[in-house]
Amino acid sequence: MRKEKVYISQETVKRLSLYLRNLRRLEKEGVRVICSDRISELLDVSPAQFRKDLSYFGEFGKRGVGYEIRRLIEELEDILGVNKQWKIVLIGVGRLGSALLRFEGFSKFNLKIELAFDIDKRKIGKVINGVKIEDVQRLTERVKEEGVKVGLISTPPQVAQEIADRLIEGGIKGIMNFAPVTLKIPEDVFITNVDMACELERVIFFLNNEGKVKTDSKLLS
Amino acid sequence: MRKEKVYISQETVKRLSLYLRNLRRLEKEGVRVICSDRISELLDVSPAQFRKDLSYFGEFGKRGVGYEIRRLIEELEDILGVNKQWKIVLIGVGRLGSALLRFEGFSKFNLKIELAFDIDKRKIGKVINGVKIEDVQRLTERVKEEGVKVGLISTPPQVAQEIADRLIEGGIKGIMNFAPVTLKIPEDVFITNVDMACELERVIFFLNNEGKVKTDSKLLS
DNA sequence: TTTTATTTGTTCCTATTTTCACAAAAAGTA
DNA sequence: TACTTTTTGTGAAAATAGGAACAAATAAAA
Ligand SMILES: NC(=O)c1ccc[n+]([C@@H]2O[C@H](COP(=O)([O-])OP(=O)(O)OC[C@H]3O[C@@H](n4cnc5c(N)ncnc54)[C@H](O)[C@@H]3O)[C@@H](O)[C@H]2O)c1
Ligand SMILES: NC(=O)c1ccc[n+]([C@@H]2O[C@H](COP(=O)([O-])OP(=O)(O)OC[C@H]3O[C@@H](n4cnc5c(N)ncnc54)[C@H](O)[C@@H]3O)[C@@H](O)[C@H]2O)c1
Repeated sequence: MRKEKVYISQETVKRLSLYLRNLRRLEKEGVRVICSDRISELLDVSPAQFRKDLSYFGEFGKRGVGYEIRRLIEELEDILGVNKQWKIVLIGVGRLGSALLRFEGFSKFNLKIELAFDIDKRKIGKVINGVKIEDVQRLTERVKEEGVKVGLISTPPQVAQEIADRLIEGGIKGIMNFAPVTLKIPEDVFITNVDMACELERVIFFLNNEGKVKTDSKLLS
Repeated sequence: MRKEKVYISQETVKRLSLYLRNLRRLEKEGVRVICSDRISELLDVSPAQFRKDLSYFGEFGKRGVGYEIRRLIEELEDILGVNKQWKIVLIGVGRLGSALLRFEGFSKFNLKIELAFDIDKRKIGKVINGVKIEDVQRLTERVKEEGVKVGLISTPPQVAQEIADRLIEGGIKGIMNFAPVTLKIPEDVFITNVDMACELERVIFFLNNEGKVKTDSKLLS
């Protein structure tokens, strides 16, 4: 039964996305039905966690049987919203940006980078993966025009705040930021920072404290 | 006073890394001393959180004054282990891998990719950013030889598990994985998954549930 | 039909994380 | 020196998240 008011944590959302990807993989392998115990073996998530994550949104399984994969994929796509088309804009077509632009992992599933901007005259006009790189000068205007709602920032950190401001002015409501800066954004805009340097330093921290570490996620100092 | 036995959460470690980066930036701007309230304005972390994170490792501030930035930078570098040299190996020099290889954000601070491997004959032998791309066939052997302890996996997901196994056989103790798969690794190896597709879907989830969203990290369904 | 096997959905409990709030410390001021 | 202001470090409280455990549901077996 659907709940009246439930707060979904960001950790849950991350896991939903993880479930979806792996269910798709399983379906491709010909699996039709799966139970939470099997999911748990595959991913690093407890069976109870899997069931609980889903329970926030409804009842998708059959007791004594498990989950019909096709059905669950569709439910998850609906929950996450990836069954709809979302226009994405990329700003900063440098080394990382052009990797993102060429990456099929997004576009495979309705998440397609449709606009790209850079400040570098040599890049403007070039077409990568079917997307023409435009002048960042026209960013706000073009974002409004196209009704884009999601932005990926892969510019140098120095200009990332300015880019974010202009995206938001253009109506962007969700940002994935790769620049190593903490951006100031209004409450109604969602941001996720992909911070590779932090991630790498986390690995280093673990190594540096080897022997003193207790579990996979804890350290004993 | 240093604690006998304290467990440090991964969230704390991420924040330590964030603090370090921003303290470096502040120092460059000429700031000498900072208090937790100012840090809190700059980053998206409460002053109490900042103080508590640091308190797990010692007392670095001065009451009524704040934290001497130089001192704190050095303490954090020591805590994270980034004051030591760490050899890093990259596997899969494709679009993402070559961006990583060329990225100065890591190498600036003792985190240097020193070995790179690929399976593609056209890439093997090429030099990027001073690093010669080697044949992945010799991966385990070379990792042992060089005593590398950290590995970045940016190969296609299909081969990521195999690469991880060979890295671990070679003595790797920390992995940053960019391939969208859940890798099976032994307890004593640390792994962090940089999962951009999940992150992007998290943004989409927020947009898809707009209006029903309560706070920056919670959703009302 | 009854019994046995599974496996979900959910409640309740436990553990972890964050925030609060304040004594203790430092430095300036009178 | 005594008083004021500021800000840390931290124990206690509040908020969150995770996990165990079990009734309810389903299907298969007897
Ligand atoms: N390369 C990596 O592997 C990597 C890893 C982690 C984080 N990052 C971060 O991602 C961002 C991009 O990194 P990169 O290595 O691709 O850098 P890059 O220099 O290769 O690319 C940056 C691009 O942004 C463009 N640009 C600069 N100012 C601009 C502006 N005002 N408007 C629009 N475009 C502008 C540049 O012309 C360039 O094409 C940086 O913030 C970096 O710290 C990169
Ligand atoms: N490009 C992106 O922006 C992006 C974003 C998110 C995730 N990823 C993930 O990162 C990984 C790399 O992506 P990419 O876009 O760079 O792909 P890519 O195809 O450009 O690069 C993959 C590289 O790995 C090499 N490779 C293949 N098999 C190998 C093996 N057995 N041993 C060593 N090297 C091998 C290939 O030769 C190639 O150079 C993928 O798993 C992808 O899903 C990429």
